[in-house]
Amino acid sequence: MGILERKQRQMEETRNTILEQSWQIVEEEGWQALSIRKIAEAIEYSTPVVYKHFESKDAIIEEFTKQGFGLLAEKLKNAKIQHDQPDQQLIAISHAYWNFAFNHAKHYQIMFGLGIPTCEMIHGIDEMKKVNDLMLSSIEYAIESGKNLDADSHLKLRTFWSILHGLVAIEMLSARNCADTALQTLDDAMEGFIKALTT
Amino acid sequence: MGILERKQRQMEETRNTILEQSWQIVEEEGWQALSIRKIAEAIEYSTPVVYKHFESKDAIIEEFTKQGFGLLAEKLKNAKIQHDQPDQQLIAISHAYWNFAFNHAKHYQIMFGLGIPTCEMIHGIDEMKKVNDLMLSSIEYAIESGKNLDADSHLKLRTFWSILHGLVAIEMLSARNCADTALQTLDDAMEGFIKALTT
DNA sequence: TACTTTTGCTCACAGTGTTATTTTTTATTA
DNA sequence: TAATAAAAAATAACACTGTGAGCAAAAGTA
Repeated sequence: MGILERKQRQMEETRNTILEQSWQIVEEEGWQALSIRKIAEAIEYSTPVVYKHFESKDAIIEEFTKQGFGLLAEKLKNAKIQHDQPDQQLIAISHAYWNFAFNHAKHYQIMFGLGIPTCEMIHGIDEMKKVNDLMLSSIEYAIESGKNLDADSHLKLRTFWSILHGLVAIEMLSARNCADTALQTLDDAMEGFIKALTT
Repeated sequence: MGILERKQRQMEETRNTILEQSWQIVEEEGWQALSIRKIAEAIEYSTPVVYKHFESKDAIIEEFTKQGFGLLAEKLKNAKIQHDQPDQQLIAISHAYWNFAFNHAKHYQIMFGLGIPTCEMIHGIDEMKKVNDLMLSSIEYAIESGKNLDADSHLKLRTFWSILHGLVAIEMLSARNCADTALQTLDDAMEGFIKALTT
């Protein structure tokens, strides 16, 4: 009675095909272009068949999210175990993280729900420049007043903005409204930033 | 011949109504729920009328993006001018930024294309914990090896992750593939972080 | 071969952004 | 004021989307 096993196998096979074809669509046309109908066409089945394997479109995307985090964990681990010293480990991890984000940009995008909507338009918005200038002048002022006069203000601006956005994004995504620890994190990060900025 | 002026005025009026009603929909039901048809119903006109005022749905969203950055600039400025010292300015700016992000979460979300797709599901993914643990152990190791033994490793973990994600997100959104400065920013931020972690 | 189960398909519903066509309203001229 | 030209708005349609109900065909079982 290998008949059940065969069915199981076929089931898993089409499941994998769905995932593979979905990924191909995403890689070629982006997340917006991923649709059940397109998947169905790619696997050469009708649309309801897709629902036999995945409860919804979101379930498919969730699968990729898991894949992404799994892959990230792997990359970080590989980077980490090549160093003994903790600071070197952290730097290696940060580089591995960075590389993952851009080598697997499509994965990273769903993992953190990023850049789907208005990716091009953010560039070239006048109002953004105001924010930039505002931050920049304070940073330049801080550099002048400190002991690290060689610091690159534009570099520091990017760092400043990144830290802020990173905190906000992570906090919003984790969605556990624990305002206390969040603000603590903010001040902690700021302390480190300002210290590095002025000494 | 005030007839043209009146038309101009009416044009602007409905344009504002579109923006107002759109915003109400977004506030009440989120960005996903914003549709041209819903807007049309809200302003009590047919759908093509909306296209007389905005070229596309994206154009409407872009309007809110501009609004958002304008408002952010205002808030940051107000925070800044209340302090003379640069480090205090930066902290005030960071707090103002933080408050803006959460007091105007809907604005912030489109400004940085955040959280639209899979906001709830990110919580509770097993693979994510692996990444967490990996980073955490290195951070704990660094704290042990350093001089700042009282550092909160979980707090530092959040900071670490936030810095990384912030850098990536900002880099991806700005989309100017200037890999050199980006990596510089990364190392700069890491240097500051590690310094604060161990001293 | 006859029956049952499973599998996959067609069709439909309720949406979406966007646009061509037609109708209605408004303004201008005779 | 009535006829005509122009502008405005509505209807309807196109090409999509996710999702689900109901039916036909194939596969397995007796």
